[in-house]
Amino acid sequence: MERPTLLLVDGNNLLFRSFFAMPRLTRSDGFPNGALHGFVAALRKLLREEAPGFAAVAFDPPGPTFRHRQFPDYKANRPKTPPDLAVQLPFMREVSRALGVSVVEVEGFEADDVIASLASASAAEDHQVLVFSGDKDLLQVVDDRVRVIRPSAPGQKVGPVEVEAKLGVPPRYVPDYLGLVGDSVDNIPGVPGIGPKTAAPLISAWGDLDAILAHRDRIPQKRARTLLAKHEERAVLSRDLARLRLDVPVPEAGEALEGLRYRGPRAADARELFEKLELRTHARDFAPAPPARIPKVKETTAAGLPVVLDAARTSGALAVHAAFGPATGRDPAPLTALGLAATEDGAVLTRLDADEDAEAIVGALAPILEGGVGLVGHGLSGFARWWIEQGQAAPRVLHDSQVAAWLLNTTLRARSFDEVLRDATGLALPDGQPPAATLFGAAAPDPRLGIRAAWQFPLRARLDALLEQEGLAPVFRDIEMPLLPVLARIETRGICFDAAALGALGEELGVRIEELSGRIFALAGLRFDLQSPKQLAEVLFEKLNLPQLAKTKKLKRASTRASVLEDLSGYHEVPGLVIEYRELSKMKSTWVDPLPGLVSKATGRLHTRLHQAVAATGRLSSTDPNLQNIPVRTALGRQVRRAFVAAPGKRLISADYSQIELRVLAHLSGDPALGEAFRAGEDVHARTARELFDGFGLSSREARRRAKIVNFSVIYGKTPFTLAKEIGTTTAEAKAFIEAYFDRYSGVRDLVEAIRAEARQTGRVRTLFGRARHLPEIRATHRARREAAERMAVNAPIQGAAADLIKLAMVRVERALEPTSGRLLLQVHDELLVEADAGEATAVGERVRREMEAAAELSVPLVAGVTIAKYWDH
DNA sequence: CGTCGGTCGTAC
DNA sequence: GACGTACGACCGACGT
Repeated sequence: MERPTLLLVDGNNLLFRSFFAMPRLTRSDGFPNGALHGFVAALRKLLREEAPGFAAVAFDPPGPTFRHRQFPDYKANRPKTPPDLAVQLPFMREVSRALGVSVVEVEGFEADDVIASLASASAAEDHQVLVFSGDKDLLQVVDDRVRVIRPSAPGQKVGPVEVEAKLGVPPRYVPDYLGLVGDSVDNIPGVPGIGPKTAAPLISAWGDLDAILAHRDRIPQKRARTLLAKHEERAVLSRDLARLRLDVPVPEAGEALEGLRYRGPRAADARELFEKLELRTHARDFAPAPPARIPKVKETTAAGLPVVLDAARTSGALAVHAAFGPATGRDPAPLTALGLAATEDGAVLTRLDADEDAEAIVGALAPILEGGVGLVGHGLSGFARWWIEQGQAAPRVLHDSQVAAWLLNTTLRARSFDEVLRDATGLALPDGQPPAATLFGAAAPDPRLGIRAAWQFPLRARLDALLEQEGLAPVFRDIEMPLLPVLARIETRGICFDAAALGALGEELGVRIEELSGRIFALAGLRFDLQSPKQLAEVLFEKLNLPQLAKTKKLKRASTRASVLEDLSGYHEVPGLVIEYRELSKMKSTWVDPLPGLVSKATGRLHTRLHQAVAATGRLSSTDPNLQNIPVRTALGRQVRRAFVAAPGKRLISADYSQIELRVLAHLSGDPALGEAFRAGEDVHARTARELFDGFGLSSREARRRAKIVNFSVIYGKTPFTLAKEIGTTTAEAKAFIEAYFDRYSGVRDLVEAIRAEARQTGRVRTLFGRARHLPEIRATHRARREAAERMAVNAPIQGAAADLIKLAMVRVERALEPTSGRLLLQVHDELLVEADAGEATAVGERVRREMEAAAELSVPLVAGVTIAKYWDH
């Protein structure tokens, strides 16, 4: 296999050169842009001609470098940067990134040192290296793998032979050579009076500077002998200045230099940036590529669909963009228009005004979707749900670009098609408002629906390539795409909800809330808005003079959160009553009052929406209503939960993974003690309690409670400070617990360290299944931010792997239950809720358990517990 | 009147 | 400064 080329560009050197080489060009507002123009031209030419697989531009850091510290006079009399150039400097980085080239800059080291270090590090990957720089000292890194291109002679690549021809010494003696001869450009003094003609023969004869100095008495040239004696110190200093560091850590490079992989320019960014800078010729070159040809969009009725559908049958893929009317909150939004395409060249658009239109479209589409044609689209769950609501089988999904884009960067939540398209391909849709309704009827459908459908194809190609490059293709193909129709079915099925049972509870809560607020006002001596933390704080801390135990995070006001109120309950009766008031009003306003209104008139059930492209770790999320945070902890909370019921004649089956995150932790860490606990079927919290608290004189119940908290602390990266607060001890003791934990489970300590190191090196972490999370702040200088990123780094592979596992389980369960009466209704992170005929519930429960436990084979068993009831209760 | 940030609380 | 991932009710400041 051909060795990939690594291109390393000395950014400052190139920009300076460009500044002096170019005429003075300016933007229309007078802002000078000539240096940037030259910089972009040179960089693009290099990228085009050398077609590197990896590339980086190195920049000098703004502050002093180790040379300034070692040699106080270093670059002391360098002339000031001309102002016209200085204003262009800040754009170098943006411009490089837009061209798809990584930017590297390391505090305390010059670009030269960074380049030398990267060139040296690349030996392990066996890259061909091209260094673009006019600096002489970089010639020292040349070898049979590393060559230098000088901007003054771009056609010629300087290898070892050329270095020797030019300087008369081989590359490894370049520092010694410069130590003698000096380099005015770089402010290296050298030995005055010794030039190339003297230096080269000396080096050829004796070797490096140390050897020359050691033998200086035997040097035949008298003049050189006296000069060396006189300026020995200066020669050594100059040599040291010229010697480049090879050990500069470059975190951006990542493992195996993967961070420097060159994937071509970011066309959309480049166009936008170059237009802003008025580098017009460059901006033009990044105009959208040929597929920007606007596809023909033909409006048609269902009768006109076969042309597109025949093409889709041939290609196996149908792109769909759906438009929905206004949602009512409780019933699904009506489908109003559909854009369909089988290629990027054209699309059809059809509108739906009446139920007959829907029927006709279903009639036309059903044969091909049942025939195995897969869907391509953006946010396909909307269409998939509509399709299933029409009584059809769940469609096959090939590619959802919203999910793909999220996988590529999970910190950007579900984004619109237009945004993703622009980002990934540089294409932009024509402007336009969707046509408004007229006197003569409903609005004509927006023709861009068709354009979007057609452009799904180039977008899909681009995103597939990116997913492949980023190692995300397996997660996308094997987990997310098979899951999508499962989620659409869950949303469509809904869950039976006993609104009547909550009606009475709502009234009772209303009465008790009134009572509580009355008592609180009487005790406080005034009426105020109990829902306002601000007013409550005034009452508690000014009127009643209770101690302020904690402040709020942002506004630094006295906090009134429950844990604070609990601590205050010994001082006064009010805080305890407020806690109770809060619990009751939370239940009433969040669940008891709103949920009944969300029951669908059409189905009599509650239909949540499950979002696949939101949570940064890969979890699902739920809205409208959120069914993933229905109360369970308190007795009152469980009353709310009991309103979720099985349909008549059916049962609800709840299947929970047991300790899934700790099992993932055991697997990832390979820790023997933790693994053994799970393999032996032990109670892992009890085990940790024994390991940590034996001899502390705690009751076993209390020891287990604390051990459980410690176990979870690890997953969340908890600090001694917060752990101490939660278990009610000193920070020092909490720290001791964490240390004891890491001593007992040393594999976990190693894992945590390894994850942090991976995050620092590559800027991202991955789950077992390859799902990635980027952590741009992992190298932040702001300590709190960096530490937050570190906690996310440790948590994401664990929480994310658990998400992967249950997603896999969902796909399996959906398939395994098909021949039974069992139907998947909901996922709550480690729990699946299933409904089945009462008579079959036990068997279905077993099937669900089997599929969940078989989702993957880890080094510890996956265990799921099953409960069956008429209510959603455990 | 809507938007948005802040606080609080629910789940896993 | 200090516990990871979500969603959402509510207040209150701000802008239209």
